[in-house]
Amino acid sequence: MSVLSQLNPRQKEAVKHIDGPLLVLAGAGSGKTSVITRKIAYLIQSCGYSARHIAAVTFTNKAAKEMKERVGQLLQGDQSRGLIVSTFHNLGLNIIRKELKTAGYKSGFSIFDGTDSRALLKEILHKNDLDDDQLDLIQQQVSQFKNDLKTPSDALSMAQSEGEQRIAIIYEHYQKYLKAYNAVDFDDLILVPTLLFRQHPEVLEKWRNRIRYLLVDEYQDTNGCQYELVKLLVGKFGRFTVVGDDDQSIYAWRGARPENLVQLNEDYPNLQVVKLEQNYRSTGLILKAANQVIANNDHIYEKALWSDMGFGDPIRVIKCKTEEVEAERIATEIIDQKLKSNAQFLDFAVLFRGNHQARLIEMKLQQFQIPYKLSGSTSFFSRNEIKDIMSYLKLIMNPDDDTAFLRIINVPRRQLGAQTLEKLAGYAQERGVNLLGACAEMGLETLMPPQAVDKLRRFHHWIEGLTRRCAEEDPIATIKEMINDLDYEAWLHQNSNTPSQAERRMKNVWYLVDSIEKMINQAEEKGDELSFDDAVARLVLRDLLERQAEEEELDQVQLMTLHASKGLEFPHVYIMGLEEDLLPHRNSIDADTIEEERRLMYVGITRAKRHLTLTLAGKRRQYGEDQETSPSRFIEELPQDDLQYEGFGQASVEQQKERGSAAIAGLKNMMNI
DNA sequence: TGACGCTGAGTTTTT
DNA sequence: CTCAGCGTCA
Repeated sequence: MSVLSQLNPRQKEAVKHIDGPLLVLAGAGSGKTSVITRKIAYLIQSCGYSARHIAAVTFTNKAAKEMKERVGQLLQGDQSRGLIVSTFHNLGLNIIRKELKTAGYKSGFSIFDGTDSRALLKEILHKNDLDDDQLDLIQQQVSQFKNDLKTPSDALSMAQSEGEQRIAIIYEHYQKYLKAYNAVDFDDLILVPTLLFRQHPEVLEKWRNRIRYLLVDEYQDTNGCQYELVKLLVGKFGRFTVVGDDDQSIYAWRGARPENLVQLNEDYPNLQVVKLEQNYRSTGLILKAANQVIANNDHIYEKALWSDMGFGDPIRVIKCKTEEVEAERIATEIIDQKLKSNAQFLDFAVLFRGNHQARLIEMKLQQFQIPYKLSGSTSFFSRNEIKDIMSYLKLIMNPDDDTAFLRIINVPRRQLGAQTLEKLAGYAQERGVNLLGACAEMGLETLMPPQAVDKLRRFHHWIEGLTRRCAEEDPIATIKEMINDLDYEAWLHQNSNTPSQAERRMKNVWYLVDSIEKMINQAEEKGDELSFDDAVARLVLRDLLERQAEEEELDQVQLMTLHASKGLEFPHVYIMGLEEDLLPHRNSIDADTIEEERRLMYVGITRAKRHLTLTLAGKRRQYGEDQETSPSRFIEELPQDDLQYEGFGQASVEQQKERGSAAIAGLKNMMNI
């Protein structure tokens, strides 16, 4: 059976266009993953491409994983050998790995996550006697510089004001420290390969020869640097397919540039554009609602989603007295719906704008004993125990990582005081060595008491031993032994509020170790080789296998932010808090970024397959006092004829019965417009 | 080093 | 209101 057989004409067109650059505008639920995966299969089976010359790039590990699975179903055995399906960051990481010397890094380099970067920036600010009250802004700026391919000297020469100059200088320091620590941050994973390709044509040539066809998913989410990397890789022939949807661009606030969709037209005049407009997910009314809301935004490429799945049930808009009633209503609705539609809990999703909104609904779900899963809560990696162990791993692989050194030198307690460490740091700087290395130097005796020197030496010796054993013997066994040696469990018990908390945290630690072990074993089974530091790097990139898979199996109501819902679908969707200042959010109204809020609404609506319910509260407790709310403007933008209003005042019963044009007038009346 | 109290913020966060 | 983060004090 051909890989083309189950595709609609537009999808086929997208798959078969292989000679030049292709942009696929894929509306929500239009089968874009099918197009990408089938195109990969098509390139291999019908166009003579070898799998190892194809790369598909996504933004999330989850998407990459799904894509790998689906490609695997289309190809037999070794047909997919060498195929690259990875996130942008993982691809960047691999490029840096392979071009380590040219890129100017030493092996075992560390990857700083957002928290690490933040901490480093903070330290730099403090060292320069600057306030850290604008830390977030500065971090954002630095990230922006990198996304725009600006080096510190670029930033410095472009600075228009003293403030900008100051940020540029901080950026310069920041880069210097990263380099000294033999570390890269998340942005560098894209930036470093991009600059490398620019500066070393021979390296670029090598990679162009390796990746001869490139596919990019969620293209509207690329930033400037990512686009540049794509452009460099595909060269002037433009053998690529990018898939995106400007209406689902909800990460502009984080540097994503949906304009990149337009830019393609200019950069590749022979760009072919294919629109996927048939939606296979939602009923007609849901789709109509989505279309009508998003029609209020400006569009470069017009697009009209349609569905042949029938009209379906009307969309309900329920106004509740308070946020508490709203949460309770959703909980009871779910129980009700579940019985009526014979659905499972996992068929329901409750979506909201801000994480804090989860609290109330969580409470109510607990009250009604409804199982739920809250996604996006405190990340596994922000847990202290994980950061501790990760720091040990980082230091073992990268002696230059002073940040890791400082994090763990006293965890657990090694009786090394602030004074000793300060002296050590001063000495290290003087001698131009890293902190770990400084521990072994002879000059220490003149600076500090012999007990302190002894402790530092022992630590150094111990880490060195671990490094050696990780390289020469079994790294997993070494790490397990290390954790026991540390008596980390005792430390956790000492530093936890309850024994059960300590146990939970220890379980996290073992989970981390197991993940690394599994990752290595899994790679081995597939015949790949995954070194220990590869595995650790992938952990930093949040490529944690199995974890989600296990949890998704459970029959739980899905609770998440609208942002987190992108790419998912559910038979029954509740979007709560449809109020001005919440959705759209106050800050977005002020910042005049309503269009992005509208896209967020659009994403939310298009998650629903069959039932969509929008709720709002008449009163909401904000900063300690009850505030009257007004319904979101997005409600007015919906097709009023298809809505079933409830709770909008005394006329609501009539309204429900005689839906139609009167509803608009009725609603507006009620809202005093 | 830990506990306590003050202050200020309070969207979204794929990697 | 509620919680994190910080500084102070014992």
